[in-house]
Amino acid sequence: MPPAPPSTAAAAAAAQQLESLLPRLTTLSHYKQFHARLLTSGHLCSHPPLRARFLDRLALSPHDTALPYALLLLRSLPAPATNDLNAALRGLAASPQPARSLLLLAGRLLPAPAPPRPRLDALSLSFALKATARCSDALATLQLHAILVRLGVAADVRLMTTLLDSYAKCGDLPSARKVFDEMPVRDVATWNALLAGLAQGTEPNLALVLFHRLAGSFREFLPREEPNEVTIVAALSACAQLGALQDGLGVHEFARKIGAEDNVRVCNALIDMYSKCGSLGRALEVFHSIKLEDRTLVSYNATIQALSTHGHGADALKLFDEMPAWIEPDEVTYLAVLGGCNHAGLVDDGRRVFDSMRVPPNMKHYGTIVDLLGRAGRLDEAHDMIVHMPFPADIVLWQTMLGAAKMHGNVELAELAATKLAELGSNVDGDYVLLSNVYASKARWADVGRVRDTMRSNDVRKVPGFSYTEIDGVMHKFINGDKEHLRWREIYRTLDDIVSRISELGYEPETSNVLHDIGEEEKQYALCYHSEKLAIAFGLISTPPGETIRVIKNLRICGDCHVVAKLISKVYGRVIIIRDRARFHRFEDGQCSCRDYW
DNA sequence: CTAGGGTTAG
Repeated sequence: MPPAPPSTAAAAAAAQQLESLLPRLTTLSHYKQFHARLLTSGHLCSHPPLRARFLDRLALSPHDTALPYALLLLRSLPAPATNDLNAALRGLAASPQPARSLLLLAGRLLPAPAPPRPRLDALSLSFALKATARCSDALATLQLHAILVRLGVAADVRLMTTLLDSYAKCGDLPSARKVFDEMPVRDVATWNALLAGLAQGTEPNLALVLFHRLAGSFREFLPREEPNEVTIVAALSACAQLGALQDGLGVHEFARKIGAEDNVRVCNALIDMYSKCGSLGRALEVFHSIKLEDRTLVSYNATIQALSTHGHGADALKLFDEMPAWIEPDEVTYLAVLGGCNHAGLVDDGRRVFDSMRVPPNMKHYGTIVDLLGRAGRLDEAHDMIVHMPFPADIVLWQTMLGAAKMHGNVELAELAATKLAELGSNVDGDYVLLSNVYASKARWADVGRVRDTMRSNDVRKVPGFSYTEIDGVMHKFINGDKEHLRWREIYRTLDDIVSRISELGYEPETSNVLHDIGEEEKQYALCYHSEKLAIAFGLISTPPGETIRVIKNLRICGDCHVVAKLISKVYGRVIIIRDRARFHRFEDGQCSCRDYW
């Protein structure tokens, strides 16, 4: 039996003293010593709040064995309190296996018959909702929603905001929206959760509408609903995704207005927004405006990424090397640097960075290095990478390998990649087109026909290509060959004009990127009205001469459009900036910033 | 007093 505390006053003092030690526990040994003192002093049973705070810290501490230790302790308690359970729920929700906190919530990790399970409160559900958000489990979120209503805690603003956030992170935006609409009381965090959910989900445009409502009349909102720096970051994220520079500039202005422009996280979001809107210069300006000691890992990552996607690989490497010693590069840093080397054709630098990585490479790192080696023609080295990876290659990696094999006309590797892709269940048109083109380049027409037959029988998924461009703050969207735009006749006439003028410089349509199952003329038609060409043509007729044309495309730019954009930049004296799926291309005077290597 | 919303990624 542990000795009972001598008197209540003395016990309270002792508890106070222990309490003050809590924030200073770091090593696992500290936690064990603290546990021992809780036991010998009797506080483990006599002072539940102290015990729960100890469990909370233990369950969140970064040591591998800390969380199992906390769970063991929880299970050994004769009468666990709600807060003991909550500490463990919180730790599990933040762990690499968040779903385990749902098991605990359901009582599955507690001893079976006795002791009595503690009752749940709003906090228990809050942690569980964090877990369902992290594993994108919309159904579990719904179940927790039901439990929360039954518990009678549905009026809790914080909990409902967490619920809203969880629905949004699980991709269920309608439910998130419904929670928002039904909340009688909201505050700025509620708005921010919805805004961020829309911005990072499928509705960045709606996010901006919401932001403008908040920002436009923000003095009329209740003080607790006034937009803050988190609102700004979420709105910037929407602008970045859309490539909406005018909106982004407006949000930046609003940040100045509410005095949030010096906030590091706002600056980080600004760097990303300016970069993705095609303004590397403004992105770098923001980065340099952050005081050296205020810069975070994300500041560096976002800026290195900006330099990389804009094709400035050497500068990305330089910034990487200049990172202060107290900031450790993480997997995102390496991905950005490797991407920079890839886009700039710095093969040996990329290989060197990859080999010197201080974190274990993941699938995306392998994807980048395979792309880098593959483009450079070092196909066997790229294939070796895949073979010696510590995990099996995924679809994107084999698509990368297939692209490299096509580029260098390697039939064996192309067939291998295509086989793997079929095994992994990929069924997109691009894969077939690449394989077919490898065969076509070797005049293996029977194989070309076989690929085409497979396509027919497999009901191939075609990813529609689209592009858009912002004119006076309004987005104009184009799909391949569409005539939806009000001014489509002018646009097509302009394209005819373009083709005839650049033909004088020797332009011929490069049709090898179109599948060989249609006639030559049709191929030319399919190419001629690619969405990025429509967007550029519209840019030409709706902006004054000499103004930069900015286009955003959802897929990678095709070889023919790349040639055409270069020629337009020369003939029409325009700078054209195209953001494609992977990077930026800046066309000026007949040249592209990617130096035709992408 | 222990709870909610945020930026970087092939």
